[in-house]
Amino acid sequence: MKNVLCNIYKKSYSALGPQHWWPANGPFEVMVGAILTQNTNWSNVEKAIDNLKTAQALTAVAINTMTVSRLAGLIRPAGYYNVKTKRLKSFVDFYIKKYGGRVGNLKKCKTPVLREELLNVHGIGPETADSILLYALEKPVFVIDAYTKRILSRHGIMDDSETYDSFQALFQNVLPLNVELFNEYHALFVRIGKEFCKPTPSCSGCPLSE
DNA sequence: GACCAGGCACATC
DNA sequence: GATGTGCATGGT
Repeated sequence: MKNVLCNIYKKSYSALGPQHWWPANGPFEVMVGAILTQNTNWSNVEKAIDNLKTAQALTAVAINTMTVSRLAGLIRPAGYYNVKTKRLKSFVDFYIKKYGGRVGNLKKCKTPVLREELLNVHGIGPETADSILLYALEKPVFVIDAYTKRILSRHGIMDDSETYDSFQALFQNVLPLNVELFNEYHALFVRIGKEFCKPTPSCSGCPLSE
């Protein structure tokens, strides 16, 4: 299995090169983006983040103190804005109360402990928690998403119906626990999923089918 | 107009 | 524990 996963990475990387993820500036912006991008195209998330920036509201304190209706209005382009308003509020409440709103305090925490805490925040599930851990806090956890599942299942490596944790274990049990590797690997999965491994199978031009 | 997009919580069986 | 449903905008 190690060779299979290594070959997928090598083929993807040599064909597409580094993806320079996460496409956001600074850890807090990454964490907000991780929530806003749930089941949503990134270009819509960018509009919402731009709105927050323009309103000088891309800080934990600003989001924490802002009214619900104002926040919802700003993040509207990201879709599900009522749901996501609640989720952002829950996250910053946790972030401020438990960690003083400081990224450094989050980083000091042991990864498995912090992951459990994040999962207990309303609106943060496994993918969002792991995106925060890897892309904002630089912890070596492998992020699984719809693209990852689709690519692996279409290549007969793992059944689509398997759980998030079993997909994650596949990578973490076999690959070195390396932040740069996990960062790049997941970013390449997203790129391949978007461009080649679409819901309606075509596979034409995909570096993995060469 | 249909389909899709870096999910998650909640209800129901 | 498995399965279904609501949430919503914007690009193709």
